[in-house]
Amino acid sequence: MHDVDTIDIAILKTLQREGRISNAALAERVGLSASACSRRLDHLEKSGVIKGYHARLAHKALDYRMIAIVNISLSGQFAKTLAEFEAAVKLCPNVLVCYLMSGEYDYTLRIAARDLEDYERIHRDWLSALPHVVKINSSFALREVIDRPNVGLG
Amino acid sequence: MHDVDTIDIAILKTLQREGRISNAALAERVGLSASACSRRLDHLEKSGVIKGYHARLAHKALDYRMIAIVNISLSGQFAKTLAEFEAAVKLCPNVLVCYLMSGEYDYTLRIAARDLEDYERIHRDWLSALPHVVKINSSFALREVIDRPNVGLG
DNA sequence: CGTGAAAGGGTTCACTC
DNA sequence: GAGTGAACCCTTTCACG
Repeated sequence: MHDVDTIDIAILKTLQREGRISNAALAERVGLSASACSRRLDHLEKSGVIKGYHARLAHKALDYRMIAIVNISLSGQFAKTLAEFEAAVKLCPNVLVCYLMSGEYDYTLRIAARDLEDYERIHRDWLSALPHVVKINSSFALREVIDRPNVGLG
Repeated sequence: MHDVDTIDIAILKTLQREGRISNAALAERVGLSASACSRRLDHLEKSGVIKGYHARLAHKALDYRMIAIVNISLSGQFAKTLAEFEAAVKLCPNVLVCYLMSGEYDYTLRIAARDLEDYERIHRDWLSALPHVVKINSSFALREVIDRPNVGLG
Protein backbone atom coordinates (compact mmCIF):
# COMPACT_ATOMS: atom_id res chain seq x y z
CA MET A 1 0.00 0.00 0.00
CA HIS A 2 2.67 2.49 1.05
CA ASP A 3 5.85 2.48 3.04
CA VAL A 4 5.31 4.01 6.44
CA ASP A 5 8.49 5.14 8.18
CA THR A 6 9.15 6.47 11.68
CA ILE A 7 8.18 10.04 10.86
CA ASP A 8 4.96 8.86 9.20
CA ILE A 9 4.14 6.95 12.37
CA ALA A 10 4.70 10.10 14.40
CA ILE A 11 2.37 11.99 12.06
CA LEU A 12 -0.30 9.29 12.35
CA LYS A 13 -0.03 9.12 16.13
CA THR A 14 -0.51 12.86 16.36
CA LEU A 15 -3.46 12.94 13.99
CA GLN A 16 -5.16 10.08 15.86
CA ARG A 17 -5.27 12.25 18.94
CA GLU A 18 -5.58 15.70 17.37
CA GLY A 19 -7.23 15.35 14.02
CA ARG A 20 -7.65 19.07 13.53
CA ILE A 21 -4.12 20.15 14.38
CA SER A 22 -2.71 22.62 11.88
CA ASN A 23 -0.06 21.46 9.46
CA ALA A 24 2.39 23.95 10.95
CA ALA A 25 1.94 22.59 14.49
CA LEU A 26 2.07 19.02 13.21
CA ALA A 27 5.33 19.74 11.40
CA GLU A 28 6.86 21.11 14.58
CA ARG A 29 5.76 18.04 16.60
CA VAL A 30 7.40 15.62 14.24
CA GLY A 31 10.44 17.75 13.52
CA LEU A 32 9.81 18.65 9.90
CA SER A 33 9.36 21.84 7.96
CA ALA A 34 5.79 22.73 7.10
CA SER A 35 6.23 21.97 3.45
CA ALA A 36 7.78 18.55 4.00
CA CYS A 37 5.04 17.68 6.46
CA SER A 38 2.33 18.79 4.06
CA ARG A 39 3.72 16.56 1.34
CA ARG A 40 3.86 13.53 3.62
CA LEU A 41 0.34 14.13 4.84
CA ASP A 42 -0.91 14.40 1.29
CA HIS A 43 0.78 11.12 0.49
CA LEU A 44 -0.70 9.35 3.53
CA GLU A 45 -4.18 10.51 2.60
CA LYS A 46 -3.94 9.65 -1.09
CA SER A 47 -2.43 6.21 -0.48
CA GLY A 48 -5.33 5.31 1.82
CA VAL A 49 -3.45 4.98 5.10
CA ILE A 50 -5.59 7.82 6.45
CA LYS A 51 -9.19 7.00 5.62
CA GLY A 52 -10.74 10.18 6.97
CA TYR A 53 -11.07 12.60 9.84
CA HIS A 54 -14.00 12.67 12.22
CA ALA A 55 -15.26 14.67 15.13
CA ARG A 56 -16.01 12.48 18.13
CA LEU A 57 -19.24 13.66 19.71
CA ALA A 58 -20.52 13.23 23.25
CA HIS A 59 -23.43 10.85 22.81
CA LYS A 60 -24.68 12.03 26.15
CA ALA A 61 -24.75 15.65 25.06
CA LEU A 62 -26.90 14.59 22.15
CA ASP A 63 -29.17 12.66 24.51
CA TYR A 64 -27.94 9.23 23.54
CA ARG A 65 -27.32 7.75 26.94
CA MET A 66 -27.48 4.04 26.19
CA ILE A 67 -25.18 1.70 24.36
CA ALA A 68 -26.44 -1.82 23.66
CA ILE A 69 -24.44 -4.75 22.35
CA VAL A 70 -26.69 -6.97 20.29
CA ASN A 71 -25.86 -10.42 18.96
CA ILE A 72 -27.95 -11.74 16.11
CA SER A 73 -28.24 -15.09 14.39
CA LEU A 74 -29.79 -15.60 10.98
CA SER A 75 -31.67 -18.55 9.54
CA GLY A 76 -28.76 -19.41 7.24
CA GLN A 77 -25.45 -18.16 5.88
CA PHE A 78 -26.26 -17.99 2.19
CA ALA A 79 -24.77 -14.94 0.49
CA LYS A 80 -28.24 -13.66 -0.38
CA THR A 81 -29.43 -13.97 3.23
CA LEU A 82 -26.41 -12.05 4.52
CA ALA A 83 -26.70 -9.37 1.84
CA GLU A 84 -30.38 -8.76 2.57
CA PHE A 85 -29.77 -8.54 6.29
CA GLU A 86 -26.84 -6.17 5.85
CA ALA A 87 -28.70 -3.89 3.47
CA ALA A 88 -31.49 -3.58 6.03
CA VAL A 89 -29.23 -3.03 9.01
CA LYS A 90 -27.39 -0.22 7.23
CA LEU A 91 -30.62 1.77 7.16
CA CYS A 92 -30.87 1.96 10.94
CA PRO A 93 -29.11 5.15 12.10
CA ASN A 94 -28.75 3.84 15.65
CA VAL A 95 -26.35 1.10 14.59
CA LEU A 96 -22.82 2.31 15.24
CA VAL A 97 -20.96 -0.89 14.49
CA CYS A 98 -21.85 -4.16 12.82
CA TYR A 99 -19.52 -7.11 12.26
CA LEU A 100 -20.09 -10.43 10.63
CA MET A 101 -18.68 -12.86 13.17
CA SER A 102 -17.37 -16.33 13.66
CA GLY A 103 -18.86 -18.29 16.53
CA GLU A 104 -22.26 -18.69 18.10
CA TYR A 105 -23.89 -15.59 16.58
CA ASP A 106 -23.64 -14.35 13.00
CA TYR A 107 -23.51 -10.62 13.74
CA THR A 108 -22.48 -8.34 16.59
CA LEU A 109 -23.95 -4.82 16.64
CA ARG A 110 -23.29 -1.79 18.79
CA ILE A 111 -26.39 0.35 19.07
CA ALA A 112 -26.94 3.84 20.51
CA ALA A 113 -30.30 4.72 22.05
CA ARG A 114 -31.63 7.68 23.99
CA ASP A 115 -33.02 5.61 26.84
CA LEU A 116 -34.56 2.24 27.58
CA GLU A 117 -37.85 3.22 25.97
CA ASP A 118 -36.02 4.31 22.84
CA TYR A 119 -34.12 1.03 22.82
CA GLU A 120 -37.36 -0.88 23.13
CA ARG A 121 -38.65 0.95 20.04
CA ILE A 122 -35.45 0.21 18.09
CA HIS A 123 -35.61 -3.43 19.12
CA ARG A 124 -39.22 -3.75 18.08
CA ASP A 125 -39.26 -1.63 14.90
CA TRP A 126 -35.76 -2.29 13.57
CA LEU A 127 -34.02 -5.31 15.01
CA SER A 128 -36.96 -7.69 15.14
CA ALA A 129 -37.97 -6.53 11.67
CA LEU A 130 -34.62 -7.33 10.06
CA PRO A 131 -34.89 -10.13 7.51
CA HIS A 132 -33.86 -13.73 8.35
CA VAL A 133 -33.30 -13.04 12.06
CA VAL A 134 -33.92 -16.07 14.25
CA LYS A 135 -32.20 -15.08 17.51
CA ILE A 136 -31.43 -11.79 19.23
CA ASN A 137 -29.45 -11.32 22.41
CA SER A 138 -29.06 -7.81 23.90
CA SER A 139 -26.93 -6.56 26.73
CA PHE A 140 -26.30 -3.03 27.90
CA ALA A 141 -23.23 -0.99 28.65
CA LEU A 142 -23.16 0.29 32.20
CA ARG A 143 -20.07 2.39 31.64
CA GLU A 144 -17.55 3.15 28.93
CA VAL A 145 -14.06 2.19 30.08
CA ILE A 146 -12.14 2.65 26.84
CA ASP A 147 -13.14 4.06 23.46
CA ARG A 148 -10.12 4.57 21.22
CA PRO A 149 -10.53 5.49 17.60
CA ASN A 150 -7.57 3.39 16.53
CA VAL A 151 -5.07 0.85 17.68
CA GLY A 152 -2.19 2.40 19.64
CA LEU A 153 0.85 2.75 17.42
CA GLY A 154 4.39 1.86 18.50
CA MET B 1 -25.03 20.42 29.07
CA HIS B 2 -25.64 22.87 26.23
CA ASP B 3 -28.42 23.81 23.89
CA VAL B 4 -27.85 22.42 20.42
CA ASP B 5 -29.95 24.02 17.68
CA THR B 6 -30.46 23.18 14.01
CA ILE B 7 -27.34 24.97 12.83
CA ASP B 8 -25.25 23.25 15.50
CA ILE B 9 -26.58 19.92 14.26
CA ALA B 10 -25.54 20.84 10.73
CA ILE B 11 -22.07 21.71 11.99
CA LEU B 12 -21.80 18.43 13.89
CA LYS B 13 -23.00 16.36 10.95
CA THR B 14 -20.40 17.96 8.72
CA LEU B 15 -17.57 17.50 11.19
CA GLN B 16 -18.49 13.85 11.74
CA ARG B 17 -17.80 13.21 8.09
CA GLU B 18 -15.09 15.77 7.39
CA GLY B 19 -13.26 16.45 10.61
CA ARG B 20 -10.53 18.49 8.97
CA ILE B 21 -12.70 20.79 6.89
CA SER B 22 -11.66 24.43 7.16
CA ASN B 23 -13.79 26.79 9.17
CA ALA B 24 -14.43 28.87 6.07
CA ALA B 25 -15.80 25.90 4.11
CA LEU B 26 -17.79 24.73 7.12
CA ALA B 27 -19.35 28.19 7.45
CA GLU B 28 -20.42 28.11 3.83
CA ARG B 29 -21.98 24.64 4.22
CA VAL B 30 -24.13 25.68 7.12
CA GLY B 31 -24.90 29.16 5.84
CA LEU B 32 -23.00 31.26 8.34
CA SER B 33 -20.19 33.78 8.15
CA ALA B 34 -16.76 32.48 9.09
CA SER B 35 -16.67 34.33 12.38
CA ALA B 36 -20.11 33.16 13.52
CA CYS B 37 -19.20 29.61 12.61
CA SER B 38 -15.91 29.79 14.44
CA ARG B 39 -17.66 31.05 17.56
CA ARG B 40 -20.19 28.22 17.50
CA LEU B 41 -17.49 25.65 16.93
CA ASP B 42 -15.53 27.02 19.85
CA HIS B 43 -18.63 26.75 22.00
CA LEU B 44 -19.35 23.17 20.93
CA GLU B 45 -15.78 22.17 21.76
CA LYS B 46 -15.61 23.94 25.11
CA SER B 47 -19.00 22.67 26.28
CA GLY B 48 -17.93 19.09 25.58
CA VAL B 49 -20.35 18.25 22.79
CA ILE B 50 -17.33 17.69 20.55
CA LYS B 51 -14.92 15.47 22.47
CA GLY B 52 -12.14 15.48 19.92
CA TYR B 53 -11.06 15.01 16.33
CA HIS B 54 -9.36 11.90 15.07
CA ALA B 55 -7.82 10.54 11.93
CA ARG B 56 -9.31 7.19 10.99
CA LEU B 57 -6.50 4.95 9.87
CA ALA B 58 -6.60 1.90 7.68
CA HIS B 59 -5.89 -0.88 10.17
CA LYS B 60 -4.98 -3.04 7.23
CA ALA B 61 -2.41 -0.54 6.00
CA LEU B 62 -0.85 -0.72 9.44
CA ASP B 63 -1.00 -4.52 9.32
CA TYR B 64 -3.82 -4.92 11.80
CA ARG B 65 -6.05 -7.37 9.99
CA MET B 66 -7.99 -8.94 12.83
CA ILE B 67 -10.73 -7.68 15.10
CA ALA B 68 -11.72 -9.82 18.08
CA ILE B 69 -14.70 -9.35 20.38
CA VAL B 70 -13.82 -10.60 23.83
CA ASN B 71 -16.20 -11.08 26.74
CA ILE B 72 -14.71 -11.28 30.20
CA SER B 73 -16.11 -12.14 33.62
CA LEU B 74 -14.40 -11.26 36.89
CA SER B 75 -14.42 -13.03 40.21
CA GLY B 76 -16.60 -10.32 41.78
CA GLN B 77 -18.03 -6.86 41.23
CA PHE B 78 -16.43 -5.00 44.11
CA ALA B 79 -15.33 -1.50 43.18
CA LYS B 80 -11.71 -2.37 43.90
CA THR B 81 -11.87 -5.45 41.66
CA LEU B 82 -13.31 -3.45 38.78
CA ALA B 83 -10.83 -0.59 39.25
CA GLU B 84 -7.83 -2.92 39.23
CA PHE B 85 -9.07 -4.72 36.13
CA GLU B 86 -9.76 -1.47 34.31
CA ALA B 87 -6.40 0.05 35.18
CA ALA B 88 -4.70 -3.02 33.74
CA VAL B 89 -6.82 -3.20 30.59
CA LYS B 90 -6.09 0.44 29.78
CA LEU B 91 -2.42 -0.42 29.41
CA CYS B 92 -3.01 -2.80 26.51
CA PRO B 93 -2.70 -0.81 23.27
CA ASN B 94 -4.62 -3.42 21.28
CA VAL B 95 -7.85 -2.76 23.16
CA LEU B 96 -9.96 -0.41 21.07
CA VAL B 97 -13.13 -0.48 23.14
CA CYS B 98 -14.04 -1.70 26.61
CA TYR B 99 -17.45 -1.49 28.26
CA LEU B 100 -18.64 -2.55 31.67
CA MET B 101 -21.77 -4.53 30.88
CA SER B 102 -24.97 -5.86 32.31
CA GLY B 103 -25.72 -9.53 31.68
CA GLU B 104 -23.71 -12.70 31.54
CA TYR B 105 -20.25 -11.15 31.20
CA ASP B 106 -18.84 -8.17 33.08
CA TYR B 107 -16.86 -6.60 30.24
CA THR B 108 -16.96 -6.53 26.46
CA LEU B 109 -13.74 -5.61 24.62
CA ARG B 110 -12.93 -4.98 20.99
CA ILE B 111 -9.33 -5.88 20.22
CA ALA B 112 -7.17 -5.29 17.16
CA ALA B 113 -4.45 -7.79 16.26
CA ARG B 114 -2.12 -8.24 13.32
CA ASP B 115 -3.03 -11.88 12.75
CA LEU B 116 -4.05 -15.00 14.62
CA GLU B 117 -0.58 -15.49 16.02
CA ASP B 118 -0.54 -11.92 17.29
CA TYR B 119 -3.96 -12.46 18.85
CA GLU B 120 -2.72 -15.57 20.55
CA ARG B 121 0.10 -13.53 22.09
CA ILE B 122 -2.31 -10.81 23.24
CA HIS B 123 -4.62 -13.40 24.70
CA ARG B 124 -1.81 -15.09 26.57
CA ASP B 125 0.25 -12.08 27.68
CA TRP B 126 -2.48 -9.52 28.24
CA LEU B 127 -5.98 -10.89 28.58
CA SER B 128 -5.20 -13.97 30.64
CA ALA B 129 -2.90 -11.87 32.80
CA LEU B 130 -5.55 -9.29 33.70
CA PRO B 131 -6.40 -9.37 37.41
CA HIS B 132 -9.55 -11.09 38.70
CA VAL B 133 -10.46 -12.69 35.35
CA VAL B 134 -12.34 -15.96 35.68
CA LYS B 135 -13.83 -16.42 32.21
CA ILE B 136 -12.85 -15.29 28.71
CA ASN B 137 -14.85 -15.79 25.52
CA SER B 138 -13.38 -14.66 22.19
CA SER B 139 -14.94 -14.47 18.78
CA PHE B 140 -13.59 -12.97 15.59
CA ALA B 141 -14.89 -10.54 13.03
CA LEU B 142 -15.03 -12.03 9.55
CA ARG B 143 -16.01 -8.74 7.95
CA GLU B 144 -16.80 -5.18 8.95
CA VAL B 145 -20.33 -4.30 7.82
CA ILE B 146 -20.73 -0.91 9.53
CA ASP B 147 -18.29 1.26 11.45
CA ARG B 148 -19.70 4.70 12.09
CA PRO B 149 -17.88 7.12 14.34
CA ASN B 150 -21.13 8.43 15.78
CA VAL B 151 -24.85 7.97 15.87
CA GLY B 152 -26.56 9.35 12.75
CA LEU B 153 -27.97 12.77 13.49
CA GLY B 154 -31.43 13.85 12.33
C1' DC C 1 14.16 14.15 1.12
C1' DG C 2 14.71 18.60 2.87
C1' DT C 3 14.55 24.13 2.96
C1' DG C 4 12.91 28.82 2.41
C1' DA C 5 10.18 32.25 0.20
C1' DA C 6 6.00 34.04 -1.80
C1' DA C 7 1.06 34.09 -3.09
C1' DG C 8 -3.18 32.95 -1.86
C1' DG C 9 -6.45 31.75 1.45
C1' DG C 10 -8.01 31.04 6.41
C1' DT C 11 -8.68 32.52 11.22
C1' DT C 12 -9.60 35.74 14.63
C1' DC C 13 -10.11 40.09 16.44
C1' DA C 14 -12.76 44.50 17.53
C1' DC C 15 -16.70 46.64 16.14
C1' DT C 16 -21.41 47.00 14.57
C1' DC C 17 -26.33 45.96 14.13
C1' DG D 1 -27.30 36.11 18.52
C1' DA D 2 -24.96 37.47 13.36
C1' DG D 3 -21.95 40.11 9.81
C1' DT D 4 -17.78 43.06 8.20
C1' DG D 5 -13.15 44.26 7.50
C1' DA D 6 -8.31 44.07 8.65
C1' DA D 7 -4.30 42.09 10.65
C1' DC D 8 -2.13 38.11 11.25
C1' DC D 9 -1.14 33.29 10.61
C1' DC D 10 -1.23 29.06 7.88
C1' DT D 11 -1.03 26.23 3.70
C1' DT D 12 0.63 25.13 -0.57
C1' DT D 13 3.66 25.28 -4.24
C1' DC D 14 7.83 26.40 -6.35
C1' DA D 15 12.81 26.47 -7.33
C1' DC D 16 16.70 24.80 -5.39
C1' DG D 17 20.23 22.10 -2.31
